[in-house]
Amino acid sequence: MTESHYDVDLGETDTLLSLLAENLEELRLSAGETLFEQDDFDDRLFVLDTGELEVSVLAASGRKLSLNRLQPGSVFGEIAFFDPGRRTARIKALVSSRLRFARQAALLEGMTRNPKLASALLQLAGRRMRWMSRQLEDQVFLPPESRLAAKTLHLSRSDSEIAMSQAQLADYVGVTRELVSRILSDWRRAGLVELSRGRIRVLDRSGLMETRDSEEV
Amino acid sequence: MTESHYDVDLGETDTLLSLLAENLEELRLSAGETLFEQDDFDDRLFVLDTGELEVSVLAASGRKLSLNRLQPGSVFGEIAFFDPGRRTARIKALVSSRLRFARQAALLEGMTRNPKLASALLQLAGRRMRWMSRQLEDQVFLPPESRLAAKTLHLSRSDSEIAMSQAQLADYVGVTRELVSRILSDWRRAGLVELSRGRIRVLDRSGLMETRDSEEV
DNA sequence: TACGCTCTGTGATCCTCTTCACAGAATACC
DNA sequence: GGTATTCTGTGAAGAGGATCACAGAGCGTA
Repeated sequence: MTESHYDVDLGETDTLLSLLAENLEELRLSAGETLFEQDDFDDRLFVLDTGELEVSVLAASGRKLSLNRLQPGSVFGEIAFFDPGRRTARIKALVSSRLRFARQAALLEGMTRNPKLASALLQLAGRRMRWMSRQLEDQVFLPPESRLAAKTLHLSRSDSEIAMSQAQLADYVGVTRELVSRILSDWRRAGLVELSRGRIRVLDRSGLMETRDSEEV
Repeated sequence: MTESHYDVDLGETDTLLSLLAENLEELRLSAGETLFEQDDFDDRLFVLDTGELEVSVLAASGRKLSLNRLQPGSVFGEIAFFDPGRRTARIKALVSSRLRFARQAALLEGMTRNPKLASALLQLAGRRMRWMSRQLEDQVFLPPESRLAAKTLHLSRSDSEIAMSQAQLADYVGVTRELVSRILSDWRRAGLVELSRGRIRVLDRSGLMETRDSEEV
């Protein structure tokens, strides 16, 4: 199984961005600031220009599942934009970030003038659904070690070093901090990664891919 | 937590259907027939007119997760329609069924003529994403008994009797047949359901709702 | 430099679900 | 009607994570 099968590409948004451009307003977030909470009412569609954002969902119990880290160029917030209602996730700035956004009314109007915008948005929706579908499959079918391998590979796709505590990583995988620690220690002993406080350096990507694929339940 | 919070409504498709109507071709499936397999290439968008279909995803190991049973009026197949590529799930007819479908090219053309069609499709996408988001949350945050309660309530929403073996139900919840059997037996002893071979009759919906909500991890 | 906080590693125990096994009941089919 | 098949219920054993507990290491900061 190739890596691209796992990394659904949400980055080819140039066409979409140029189509959106005229409808966008600007916005800045400082590090740690929350853009919106799960269950907020808000129908804006966003584009991240600079910085990094975290997408997460929260259980009533307070438990948190981190879904993704958004990089510049990402378009997000489609669910409540396409189907007005509550937000299904929380978006929080990991660092100071600059974004732009469009309101629903503006875009509906833009779509009537330019049908290409509509089909670009539909394709965006299709890609996001593919990505969500894979998240669900992974969560159901992959054991914790494979999920951890998948997330580690994903998070290190642009840089072999991941700046994240093991506790944060555990929130991505949906397991306890202790289990992440044990698995990472095994990987360190196997020469797959190098560990230090708050950092994981990936040494052997293909080894991790094997780990990810070899243990399907 | 209300039940409607759980049952994302995908049924309000009258507007969409009337907009689609002119672009549709007909199709029939006999009981047990597969419309398409996961990973097939196919870019059609479907509407179910009569019958019942099962949506499921399969792991490489052969394990299966059932996602939904589609009822007449349901529109489905959006992912590969909006973002051409492989199917993310398998669709199989549970009984003899009649459906209609549109090809991507036909609809893109239809959208340029009628912008309302585009926004109806976007809303459909938004609703489907909401539904997927909830599936993922439930899978991660709810323990097996709560998930079973949620699925049982969902499957019995139009008829208090569910015609399904415990093994099939287990495929919906993502646990073993034995665990489903044990939980259902507990529920029977508590007066929540009535059990017979291949059937589950729900006696106490609010009791099941409590079960669903009371055990979040 | 000393103190305090956060992060990491790991043992021990508990708990839940899976796996395996099997028996009895219901249904389908000769 | 009798036999085979499928479904259900349940016990017993096993595995894999969660939880609890704690110690040491790294880092910020007073």
